[in-house]
Amino acid sequence: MKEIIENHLASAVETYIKQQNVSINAAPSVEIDHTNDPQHGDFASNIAMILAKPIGLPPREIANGIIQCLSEFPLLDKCEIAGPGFINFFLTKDAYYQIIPEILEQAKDYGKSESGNSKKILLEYVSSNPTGPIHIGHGRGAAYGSVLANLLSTTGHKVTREYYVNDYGRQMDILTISVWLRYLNLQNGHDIPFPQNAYHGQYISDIASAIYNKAKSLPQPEPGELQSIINGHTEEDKKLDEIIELAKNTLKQQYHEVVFTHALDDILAGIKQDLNEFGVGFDRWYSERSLVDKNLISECMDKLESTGDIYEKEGARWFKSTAYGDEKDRVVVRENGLTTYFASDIAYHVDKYNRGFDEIINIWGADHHGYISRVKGALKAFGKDPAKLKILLVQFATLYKGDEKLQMSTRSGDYVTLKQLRDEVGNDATRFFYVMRKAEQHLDFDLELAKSESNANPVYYIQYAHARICSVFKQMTERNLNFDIETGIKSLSLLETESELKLVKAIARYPEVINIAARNLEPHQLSFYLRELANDFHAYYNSCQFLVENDALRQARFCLISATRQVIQNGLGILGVSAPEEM
RNA sequence: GCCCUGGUAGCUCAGUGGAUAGAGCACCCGCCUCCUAAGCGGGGGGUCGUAGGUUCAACUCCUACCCAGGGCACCA
Repeated sequence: MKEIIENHLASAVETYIKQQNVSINAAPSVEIDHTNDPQHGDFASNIAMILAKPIGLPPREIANGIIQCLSEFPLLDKCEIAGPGFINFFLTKDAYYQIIPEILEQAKDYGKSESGNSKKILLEYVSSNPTGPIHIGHGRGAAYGSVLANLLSTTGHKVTREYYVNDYGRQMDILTISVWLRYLNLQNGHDIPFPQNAYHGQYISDIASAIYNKAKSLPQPEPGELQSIINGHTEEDKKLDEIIELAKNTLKQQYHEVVFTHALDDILAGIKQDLNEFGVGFDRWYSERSLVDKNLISECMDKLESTGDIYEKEGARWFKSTAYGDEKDRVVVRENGLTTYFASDIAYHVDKYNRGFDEIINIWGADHHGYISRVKGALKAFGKDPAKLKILLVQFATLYKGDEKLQMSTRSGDYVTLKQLRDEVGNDATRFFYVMRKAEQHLDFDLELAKSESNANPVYYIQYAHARICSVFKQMTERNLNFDIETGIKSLSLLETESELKLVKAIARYPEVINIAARNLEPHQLSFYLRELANDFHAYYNSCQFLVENDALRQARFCLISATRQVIQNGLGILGVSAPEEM
């Protein structure tokens, strides 16, 4: 509809300009917009105001001239000049009611489009370290990414969802010793010293007991060895380094591997299950270790060495990222010979590019923003186009319990897990809450409020609209009436109350909302839309009775609410929120 | 100091350069002999952080400044 009007308007503008006999350098793009106020019609164009200057006439006069040139076409009721020179288009009711049979016929496909042109997109999200369970801080990225994936698929993109598993490096060593030290408690029958910066969560002890139940006699350090390490340093990181050494020397590779693998597998399985239950899925779990095993990191480093992008300083190897727009150079190989996380990230991103995607999207926590320029810099060094990589920063969710701000730290074991949150407020409310506001906005998640007032959450408001429609259908069956779509569609012109018109306009807008939300990568647009749609329905519900005697009118109304139900289902489906039949 | 993100109603937040800046919560007033009141209708409430600039038109774009949160590792 929008395009039809735009085309008519464009040709009218063309005719008008010829009539005026003026030459305009750049032909202005003729566009129309939805209006916010029904008094301004359904669509409005600002073209007259844009032309005012080049033509040299008052906007209202130009608007009038354009309207004279506009050919009539069906479904257009009238157009008016308003305000400073807007041209407002008013559609006939039939123009809107046309959408109802379309929705009923397309059903689940209503709102889908091919605007993505099968573009291949790699979407990486969550990627939290496998050193502990998913907590509330990760939940937002999870919900946001999964809705984004749905939005992009719905609009005709080919999306690959990926989770980057940091199963390599120092953090894994710390995880391993954390488990090992807890294991030693069980072996010795009493608590042994535990460094402050190791992982403190209960799950560490649980993994340790699981290992202990299978193998009770892993090698032990000499008595007092641990204590002397812990007493020997004031710096926490030095303590960890020495314990890591001790663990490797004591357990040897064979048993070290046992503890490590057990810990990683256990935690990763938990993460997968958690996300799965939360409705967050992945097509691929990409292991950082696999980069090492396939020598991709060293290949990348060699390449950078050969192009002279790496130099030595203070015993370490540095990538010259300042040459590619970063504010300082970055270490890729440490003095101790180990590669840094950044080195892995270079290899990972180069591999992403080599896998042939049209667009690569990373969803990162806001604390990672400092990495953007160095990763893009590295890609430039490899001759890759950094514009293909879009990095979306999701601001952290700060958790409050009443007025008290809760800290989120995997190390200290001081956090609320995603599972706890889901158990308390439910999957639907949790998902909806996370994507309710735009990603760049800080999110204050008040646990008390979410728990105590979960009924005030808009998700229930939307679900309630769906449940009400289902309930009405149930009542219809109980009264031995049936839903006759054909009669209903023939009778749509009987729908003429204000609330009906408002509702049909709302459901007609849905495909456009999906497109905008996908294009701007803004799931919250859909949340807001669904709330408005539910409002329009509830208003309708209160102002009109659906189960009326008049068969034609009843069937028409059922067509409208059936279409509405479909749109709510489709929209909630994209958000990953259920559409219950009763509440 | 540098970088990122916010600053819009009492609170939490929407707002593709357009017309009188909008929701929810909270507050006040109405609405169930009728399809679920987890609902509907009405009302009060605003110098859109501040100051300039661009534009026919700025909450929206640009610059500077103020305030808040986050980030600036041979950690991941």
